[in-house]
Amino acid sequence: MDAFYVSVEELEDPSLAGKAVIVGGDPNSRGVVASASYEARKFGVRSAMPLQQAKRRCPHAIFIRGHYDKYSEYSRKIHRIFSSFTPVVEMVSVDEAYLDLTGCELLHGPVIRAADTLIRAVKQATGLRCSVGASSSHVVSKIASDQAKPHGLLCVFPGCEAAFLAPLPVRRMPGVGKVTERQLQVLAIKTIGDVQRQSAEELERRLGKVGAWLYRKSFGQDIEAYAWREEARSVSHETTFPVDVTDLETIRQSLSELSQRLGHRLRQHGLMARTVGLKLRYASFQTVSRERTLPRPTHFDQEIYQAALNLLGATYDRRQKVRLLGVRASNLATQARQLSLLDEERERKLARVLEAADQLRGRFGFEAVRLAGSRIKEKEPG
DNA sequence: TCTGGGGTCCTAGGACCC
DNA sequence: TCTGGGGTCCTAGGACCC
Repeated sequence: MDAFYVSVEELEDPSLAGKAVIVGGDPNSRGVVASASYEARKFGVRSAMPLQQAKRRCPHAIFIRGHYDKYSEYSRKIHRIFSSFTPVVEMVSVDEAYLDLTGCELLHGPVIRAADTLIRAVKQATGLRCSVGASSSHVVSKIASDQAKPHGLLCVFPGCEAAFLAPLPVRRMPGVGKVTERQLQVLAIKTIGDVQRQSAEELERRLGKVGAWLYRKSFGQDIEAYAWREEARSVSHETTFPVDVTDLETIRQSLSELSQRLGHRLRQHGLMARTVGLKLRYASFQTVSRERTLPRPTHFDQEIYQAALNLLGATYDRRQKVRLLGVRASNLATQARQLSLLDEERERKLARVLEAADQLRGRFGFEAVRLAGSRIKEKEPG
């Protein structure tokens, strides 16, 4: 999607159309730009830029806090449209997806026509603009769609992938950030074409997995579907204070609130966490994290808070001011049912029942007791 | 310039087990 | 006293993405 958050805001408030709009929050707060309109980008405003800096570059911009529920709502809408085109849709974020159109020619015609139809369908159904990159590879399609923005379509035909990528700076490759870019620069690698000319072994030796991965992708070799993981690996909440704090009571209160939000989300998703983590960012921006694996998984606010508090006690250097505080749950296990207060009572009863059962088994053998509905292996006939 | 909040994956060392 | 090979799990930090 093109300037997704800003475009949704424009739909909700048409008077914003064509203006410099920045989603992220109060320009005097310690936030960053989440999305900037093309008008604002003319002034050098980019996403992830501190809002204060954006304000200096574009003083007349309209700053909006952002309505993330709305964005999710529109995200579900576009997902439905994508799914009506092909069953194979890999939604990679709220505003980005890969569609596998293999075998869809009878339905949609050649790829260019299909992509054109898609762009129009999205516009018609939601009022939002998107861009499409079409090719045989994930990376190539992604970069092509970047190239096509805004509201464009770029098709790279089979066999042209490597040549399309070659002149581009390595930084354009998704997965190559500031650090990797610098490491590559040391090796005199500036463009994706430079990567193509390296030996795969040498690249892997110097950059590890990233090197091997980069080499293959530089030719656009990544046709296989992305591994789709349904369950989350971790859940977290964090907050940056408006001003750095040292007051322990403020920190504890904030930690308690974060723990409650975390517990709530775990229960909502029917998850239990075995590991609880704490994240501290000091005024110096130095960031430390600590985590502990609990004897048993939990989704209770109190237990999460207690664990986080213990970590805080063992970690916090009181000479420093705290900028950010975060709580994280990982090592997640799905839980068949959610525990209400009633369920807790039931669980206690169940525990007593199981204890009694174990005692009976001790006296009369394992098969003396079994759970209703469970099936213990039948004896062999004869 | 003064750096959000939500995630994923990788690396590397150490504990522990067989 | 000097010394294995394989495996898993835990922890801390960091790169990267949207």
